[in-house]
Amino acid sequence: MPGETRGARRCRPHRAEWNVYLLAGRTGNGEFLVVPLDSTGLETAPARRLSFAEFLGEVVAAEQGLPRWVWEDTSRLYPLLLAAGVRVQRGHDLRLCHAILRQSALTSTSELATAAPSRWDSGPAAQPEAPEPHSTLFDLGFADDGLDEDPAEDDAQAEFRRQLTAVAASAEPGRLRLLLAAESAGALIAAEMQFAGLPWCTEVHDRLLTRELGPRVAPGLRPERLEDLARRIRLELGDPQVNPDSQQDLLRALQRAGLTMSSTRAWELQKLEHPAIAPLLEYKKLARLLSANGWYWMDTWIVDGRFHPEYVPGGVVTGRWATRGGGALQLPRQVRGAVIADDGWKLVVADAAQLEPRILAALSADTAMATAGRGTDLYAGIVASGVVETRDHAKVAMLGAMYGATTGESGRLLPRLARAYPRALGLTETAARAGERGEAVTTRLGRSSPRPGESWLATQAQAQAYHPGATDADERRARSQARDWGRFTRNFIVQGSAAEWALCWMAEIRRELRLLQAPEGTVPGRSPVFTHAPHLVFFLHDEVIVHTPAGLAEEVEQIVVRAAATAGRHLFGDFPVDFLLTVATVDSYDQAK
DNA sequence: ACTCACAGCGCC
DNA sequence: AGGGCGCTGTGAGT
Repeated sequence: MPGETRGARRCRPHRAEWNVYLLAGRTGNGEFLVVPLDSTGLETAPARRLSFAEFLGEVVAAEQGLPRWVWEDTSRLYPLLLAAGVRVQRGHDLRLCHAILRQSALTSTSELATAAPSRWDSGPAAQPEAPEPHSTLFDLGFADDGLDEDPAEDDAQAEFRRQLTAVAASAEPGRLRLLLAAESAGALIAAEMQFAGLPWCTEVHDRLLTRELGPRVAPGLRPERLEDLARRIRLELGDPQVNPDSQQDLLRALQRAGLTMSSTRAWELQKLEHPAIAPLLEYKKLARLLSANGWYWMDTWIVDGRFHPEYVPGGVVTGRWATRGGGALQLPRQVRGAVIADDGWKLVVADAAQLEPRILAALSADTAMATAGRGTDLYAGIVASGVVETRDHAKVAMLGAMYGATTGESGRLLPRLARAYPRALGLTETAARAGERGEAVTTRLGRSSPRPGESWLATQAQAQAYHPGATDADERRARSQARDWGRFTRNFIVQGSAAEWALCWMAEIRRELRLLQAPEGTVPGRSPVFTHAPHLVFFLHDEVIVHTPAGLAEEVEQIVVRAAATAGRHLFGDFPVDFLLTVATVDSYDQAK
């Protein structure tokens, strides 16, 4: 467990914590049921049934008092508000928070965690009904908004109270409160970023594709460059039929050409000497660009100069976000040049440098490792401390420690790292051993890893000594499986805590951005709700992009940097670890880094 | 026609 | 014996 007790003071009480509104759901005839609550989840006034217009008015009026809006599912409700021009500052997402508390080791004895599965356990955000990626944004009809009709009226309130009770009774209520607030803020941000979209210039994208692939052709046809390469591949392999898009076909052709290989992976091809290899590698690269981010992708996902991916907070077990559609978390560097700020605007691109090692240093209170990263590149700091010779060695060794490498260069360097940073490496080892035993591990703020499934446990039990049926093969399989789970928990604790830091970072950026006003005259044509002022438009695990009027870019940079330090304090109190950022104000995404 | 697993590769 | 993902195309199954 990462749980040293330092930093307890980071848990500041939130202003206006008593001011809570519950949206209990919608009634059969489409009314919104709103209940004012106090901080223990008890009603302070009778529930009211409001039309959507009345509800919007209520939200706008109530926002003056910085309330926390409690509702079942931000991803379903908040887009309705955004489309109507209404933003909220604080939320509590019952579905996301339930998932955390259900699983957390810190609340394992709570009523919430011990109850039978209920509708609150229905898993990640429900799929949008509409197949059109943008319909939830622009064609909001109330008939299919996905909000529950006629829920048990007190159900949401009861769930909220169960959550409050579980947190209050836990050993770390402050951390959990912060986690739930951060997760909920993330849900608001996710909806806002989807709404705003990432500025995307289709002309630049098209030029880029044409330069690489040749002019656009009808779907199903190969663009010129790909066709040329396919021809060369067939020529060099002496096989006029081979289809380079088919692994099986390709593998057989390569073997017939005398190459011994078991797959067609690029890194395996690279090791071989054959005139077909170079065009084949080039073909794979370009075919990937065409299929993943080509013209079809552009037509599907770019609407009105904006890329609107759906972010899925809590979509990954570690607490990282996932996305649905568009592959937003895998935007290849090749196409980032098409991410371009509006006229008179800039992109502030910020990325947390060596985030996970810094998180590990803080989690384990490894002062030596934290010192290596103070005010400098952490890997360079490790080299400067004489632990290893090169930055690359430092990086490979650190990644090995966090991912569980045992062989190769990383495995060889690990002992040196362990001597220099025994606390940090001790924490990853402890997390791995817990996983190998089938136990859960818990992040800094209280998100616990899932327990292994039935078949995992059965395999382990089967291989226990003295089990009459156990064979050598069973034991090997069990050990290998145990180590796999150990690598998962080893990484979980670092990746999950880093995800928490990132949520706090973004929430803080968002909070401060709200206070900035766009200068007069910089408002472009599109200014629904909040997109006329600096706003977050992209998030990628340890990196954010803010779209801002050029005149405010410097202030935005300061906000982003300040927010990183604040996030560090929220998670780790006074522990002296730096969270360094690489920040750049640019016109297009590819100019950063 | 539709679903599914897999290979492969993009991102962190 | 390297953690977490999403997406595409292929090819096998229904």
